Amino acid sequence: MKITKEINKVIIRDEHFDPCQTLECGQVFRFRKNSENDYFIHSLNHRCRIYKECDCVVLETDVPDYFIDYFDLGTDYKAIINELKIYPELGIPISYGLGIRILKQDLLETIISFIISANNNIPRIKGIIERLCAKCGDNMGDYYAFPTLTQLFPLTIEDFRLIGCGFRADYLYNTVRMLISGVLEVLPSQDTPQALKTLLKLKGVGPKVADCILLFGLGKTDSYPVDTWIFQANKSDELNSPQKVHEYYTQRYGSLAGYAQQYIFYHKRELA
DNA sequence: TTCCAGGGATATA
DNA sequence: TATATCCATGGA
Repeated sequence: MKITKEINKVIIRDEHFDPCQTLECGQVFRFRKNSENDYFIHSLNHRCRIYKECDCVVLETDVPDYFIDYFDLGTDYKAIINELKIYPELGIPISYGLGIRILKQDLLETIISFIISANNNIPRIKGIIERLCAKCGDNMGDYYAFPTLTQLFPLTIEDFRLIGCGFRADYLYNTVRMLISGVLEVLPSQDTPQALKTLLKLKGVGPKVADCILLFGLGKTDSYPVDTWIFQANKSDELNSPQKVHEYYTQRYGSLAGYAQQYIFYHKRELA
């Protein structure tokens, strides 16, 4: 990986960084496509344009260091792929998603976003999150920041309902109240099993949403979110439930489970 | 155990 | 074009 920093601009040369693949593998919702491999991304109160130019990726942003971390540019994906290649079932998925990276997203934003994602589709999830930002996030000029916990706290169940959260309104209202009591501070210091236990106590957070938060919000790459796509890809006569798929593949892939999940998810959706 | 709660997308008739 | 199903969680 070669990184060149200029003022308000970062240029990255790495075969394992493709904007489209990274954004379209189900891990993030606050992005908008301008054209092929050219996107705007919002994270917290930060913004970035990302696009491909020749064989480089260009980030245009006021906060280069934030997005260098956000895009996980310190991690060697070539080494990860070399390790995962010993699993024959990953050969094709990896070849489809060579440019995927796992984003390091803000914990609160990840928790709220993935509660909203439950039993939902991506266009609608994006709309709800946008309306939530507009409702109580800071006005940044031409976009709204993701709300802080303090900004979320005054919202009523009805407020969440009015922006289209549906039955998740109650979950969000309750979770905001549970988060106020210090959960956000304790989670990063917990190991994966502990953090999972903590997350499952939150309203609207079941096994799948918890795994997403572990992976995308806490960087726990030993978690393996099993959604409908992963289940379809992994199920067999023996592995006939999401629970069994989860147990088997977390064992199988260990600390690289999260990366494997992203390659499988992206490949499965590409075929669909 | 099964049903239901938003609603947008996708699959099927 | 109309209708059915899907999505992942928690409560009835």
